[in-house]
Amino acid sequence: MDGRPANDTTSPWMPFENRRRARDEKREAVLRTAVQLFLEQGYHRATLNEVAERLNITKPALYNYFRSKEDILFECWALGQEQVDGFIAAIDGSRQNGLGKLRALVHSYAETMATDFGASLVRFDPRDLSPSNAKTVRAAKRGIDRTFRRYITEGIADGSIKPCDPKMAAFAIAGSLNWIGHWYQRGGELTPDAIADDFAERLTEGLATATVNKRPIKQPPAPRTKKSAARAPTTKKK
Amino acid sequence: MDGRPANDTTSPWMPFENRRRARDEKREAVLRTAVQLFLEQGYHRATLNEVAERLNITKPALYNYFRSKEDILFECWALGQEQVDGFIAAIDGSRQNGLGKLRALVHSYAETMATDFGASLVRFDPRDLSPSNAKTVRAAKRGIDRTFRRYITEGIADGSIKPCDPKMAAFAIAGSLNWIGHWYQRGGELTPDAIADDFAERLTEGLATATVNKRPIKQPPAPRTKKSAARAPTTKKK
Amino acid sequence: MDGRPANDTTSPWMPFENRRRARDEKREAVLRTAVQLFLEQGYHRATLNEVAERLNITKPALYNYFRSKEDILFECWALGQEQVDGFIAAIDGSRQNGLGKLRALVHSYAETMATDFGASLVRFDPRDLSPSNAKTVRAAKRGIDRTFRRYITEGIADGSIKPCDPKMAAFAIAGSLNWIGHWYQRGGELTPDAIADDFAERLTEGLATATVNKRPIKQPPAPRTKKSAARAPTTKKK
Amino acid sequence: MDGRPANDTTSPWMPFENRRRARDEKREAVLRTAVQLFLEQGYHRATLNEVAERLNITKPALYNYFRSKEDILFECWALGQEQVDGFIAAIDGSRQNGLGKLRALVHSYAETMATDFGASLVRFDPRDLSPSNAKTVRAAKRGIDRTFRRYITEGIADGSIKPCDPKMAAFAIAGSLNWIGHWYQRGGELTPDAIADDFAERLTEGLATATVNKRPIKQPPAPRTKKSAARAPTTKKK
DNA sequence: GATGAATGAGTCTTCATTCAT
DNA sequence: GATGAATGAAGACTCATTCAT
Repeated sequence: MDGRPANDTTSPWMPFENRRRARDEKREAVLRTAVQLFLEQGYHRATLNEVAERLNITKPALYNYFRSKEDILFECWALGQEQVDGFIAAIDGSRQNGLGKLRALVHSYAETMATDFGASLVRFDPRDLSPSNAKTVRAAKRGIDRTFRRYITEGIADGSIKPCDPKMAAFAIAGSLNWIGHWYQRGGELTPDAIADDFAERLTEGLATATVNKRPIKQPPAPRTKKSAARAPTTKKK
Repeated sequence: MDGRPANDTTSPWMPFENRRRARDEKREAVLRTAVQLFLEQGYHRATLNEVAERLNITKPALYNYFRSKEDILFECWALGQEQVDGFIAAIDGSRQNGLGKLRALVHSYAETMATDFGASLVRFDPRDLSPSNAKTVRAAKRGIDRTFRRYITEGIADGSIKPCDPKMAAFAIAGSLNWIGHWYQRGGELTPDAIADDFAERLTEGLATATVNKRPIKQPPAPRTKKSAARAPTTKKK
Repeated sequence: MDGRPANDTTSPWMPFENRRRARDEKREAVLRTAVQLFLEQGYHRATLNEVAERLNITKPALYNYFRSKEDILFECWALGQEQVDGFIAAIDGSRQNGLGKLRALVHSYAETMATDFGASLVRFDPRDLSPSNAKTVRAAKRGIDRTFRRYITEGIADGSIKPCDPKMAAFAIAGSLNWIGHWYQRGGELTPDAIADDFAERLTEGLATATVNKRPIKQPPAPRTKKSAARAPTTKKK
Repeated sequence: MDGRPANDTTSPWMPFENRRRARDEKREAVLRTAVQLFLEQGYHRATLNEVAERLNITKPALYNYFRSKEDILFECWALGQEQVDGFIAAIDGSRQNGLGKLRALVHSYAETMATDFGASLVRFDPRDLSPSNAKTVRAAKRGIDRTFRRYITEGIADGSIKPCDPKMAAFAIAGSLNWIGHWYQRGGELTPDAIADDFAERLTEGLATATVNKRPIKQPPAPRTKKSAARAPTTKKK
C-alpha cells in the first residue's frame, strides 16, 4: 500500500528484541508474574492490570496468551500439579518399602511447597475456578490424598509402618506439609531443602516400626546420605 | 426461634435491657450467618446481600450492627480467637508439664478447628482486613505460634519432651491442626472430639520422652482418661 | 405479611404504596427511554450510560430494575408483543369473516408499528437476546405469522377471500406492515391512524372476493364506515 | 507453506495483470465471506477475526484490501446496490408502460433480495457506516423509493395503473419486497425465481387497471413467457 | 502481501456503601 | 431500626486497529 521503505532501514538497535521472546517464554513469564502476585495479594485483590504492569505490557495483551483471569489461575495451579505428578510417578516407580516412599513423598512435597507454583496448590481456592477446572483440581487433590494413604497402607503391609489409620495419618502429614505453603518465605532462615529433610524425618518417625529404616529419604534417582542420616537415631529401641 | 411477639406483648416499651439483648442477639446472628457464608463461598464471592437474605433482612440493615463487610469478617475472626485465647489461658493456668500442656493445646485447638468460628481463624485471609485489624490478627497468630513453641520448650526443660527444634515442631503441629479447618465437614464420619483425641495423641507421640506421659489430654478442666490412654505406648526403647 | 409494627403507623401518604408505584413507573420510564434510544441508535451503539443519562440517574441504578442490558431489550420487545397479543385476542374473539379479521389485524398491526414498542418488534434483532429469550421471541413471531395465515385460510373457507397461497399472502402483507416500523416517523405527515386505514384497505383489496366486503375495518369495538368503503371495487373486470 | 510455486515458475515477475486480478479476486472473496457472516450473525457480533478465519488468513491481512470493518460493510452494500442500479437502468431503458416497469422492478428486486448482497441492502444498518458512506446509502435508498413512485406515477399517467397515492403504494410494495431479505432462506422450498414471479403478480394486481395487462413480468432484456404467463388469470369473473 | 503481537478505547456488570424516608 | 433507591469505584473482557518484521 505504501511500500514502506522502513524495511530498508535495518535498525542497528533491534528495537524489538525485547518483545521477540518466544511465545512460550512469554506465557511462562505471565504465569510466573501472576502466581507471585496472586500469592502476594490474593487472587481477588490482584488485578490483571497489575500483572500486565509488572510485565511492562498492557492488560489486553494478556489475552493473547490466556483466555481469562481464571485461565491464568488454573494454569498456575497446573504447573504446580505437574511437579507433584512428576515426583509421585518417580516414587511410584522406585523400589522402596512403604515407609521409604512416604518419606520420599514428604520430602518432595515439602520442597514443592516452597515454590510459588507449589504453594499455589494449597493457597489458591478452587472455588475461583470454572466448574470444569474446579473438578480437575479436586480430582487431583483427591489423587494426592490417595497417594499418601496408599504409601501408608503399603508400609503397613510390608511392615515398615506401624499399623494405624491411613486416613488420619495422611491428613496429619498433608496438613503439616500444606502449611509450609503458607509460612515459607523465600530468603528466610530455612532453605527448602532443610525444611524438606526435617519434615521427611519428623512426619514419619512416629509411623516407622522399630526396625532399621533410616536410609534414603530424598527421591530415589538421587539417594544421598545426607545430614538427616546423621541425626540422632530417632527411634531405635533397644 | 425468635418469639419476638412475646416481647412486644409483655411490655409496650421494650425495656432497655431487652433492647440491648436483642441487639446483641442480632449481631451474633449476623456473625453466625456470615461466617458460614464466608466459609462456604469465600469472603470475596459472598455478598452482603446474601448474608442479609439468609437473615431475612435487607442489606443496609446490616450496617446497624457492623460498620462494614470487613468489620464483619474481623468480628468473625475475633470470636474464634476468643475461644483460642480462652483455652490457652486455661491451659496456661493448669498444672501440667510441657507435654501435658501441648497435648491439651492440640486437643482444644483441634476441636476449635471443627467449629465455624475456629475454622475462620485459618481460612480467612488477613489481607482482606484493614491494616489495623490485620495487625491485630497477625499479632494473635504469632501469639498462638509462640504458645506452641513455649509449651514445647517447657516440655524440653521439664523433660517431658525430647530435645528438638521448637520452631519446626510447632510448625508441623500447627499445620496438621490448621488443616482440619479445611477438611473437616460437619456431619462427616469423624466427630470433633474423636479428631481432637486422635490428633492430640498423634501429633505429640513423636515428641514425648519414653517415660510415663500418657495421661490427661483434654482440657484441664475436664481431664479424662480416654481411649487414647489405651494405646500402645508409642515411644519405644527400653 | 409480617405484621411488622410499621404497619401500625398508618402513614397518611402511604409511603409504601408510593414506592411500589414509583418503582413501576420508573421501570417503565427506563423502558421508554431505552426503546427510544435503541431505535435511534441501534442496540449495540446505545450504551446504558446514555440511557441512564437521559433519565438523570447513573448506570448502576438501572440494575435496580433490570438484570442486564439484554433484559431491557427483551422487556421492550415484550411490551410491544403484549399489544399484539392483545389485539389478536380481541380479533379472535370477534364475529367476523376471515377477511374482516384480516383487515382488523392489518389495521391494528399497522398502528402498533407506528409506536416505539411496536417498532421494536421488527427492528430489534433476536440474536441480541439470550438463547432462552430469543426462543420466546421466535415463537411469538411464528405465532403472528400463523395468525395472518389463519385469517387468510378462514377467509378462503368462508368465501370472503379469494383462493390463494396463505403463506405467500401472509409474507407479502406482513412485509408491508413491518416496513412501517422502519419508515414511520412520529410527527410526519401521516398519522398512524391514516396509515392503518390505508394499509388495511390496500393490503387486503387484492384478496377480497368480488362481493360486498367493504365494511368495518377497524377493531370490532369501534366499527366505522370509513372512506375505504367508498373506494371503487378493486377487482371486478368488465 | 505457500505452495505458490506454480505462479513463481511460470514467471518470476508475476505480471501486473495477474497481480491485479489476484488482488481483486481476494477482495471479492473477503466481501463474499463478510456479507455472509454479517447476515448470519449481525454486523456487531461478527468479528474480523472470524471473517479472516473463514478465509484462512489473518485479521490484519484484511487491511490490505479494506481500510476498516466499516469499509467492508459499505462495499458489501455497494455490490448489492450495483445490482439494483443495473436492473433499474435496464428497466428505465425498456419500452413498457408504467405497470410493466413496476412489475419488472418488483421481479428483479425480489430476486435480488434473495441474494446475500441484495439482502444486505435492507439488513445492514446505515448507522454503522461513516457519515459520508451513510449519506451515500441513504441517497441510494431514496433513489430506489423514487423509482418505485416514478413507475407508479408513470403507470397512472399512461392508464396502466389505477389512480392511487404513489407514496403509499411504493411503501407497501417495497415493504413486502424488503421483507424477503429477512425471511428468505437459501435452500428452502421456494426458489428466488418463484418468489419473484409470485410477488411481481401479487404486489401489482391491486394496482392494475382492468384492461389486459397480464404479460411479461421479468426483466425486459430477457423476456420469457414463463409459467407466470401461464397462470390462471388472476382476476376472475368473466 | 502477510503476520504475530500489542494496544486503546469502550462497555457491561458487580457490590459495598450511603441516604432520605 | 429498617428499607428502597442510588452511587462510585473498580475490574474483566472485547475488538478494531496498528506496528515492526
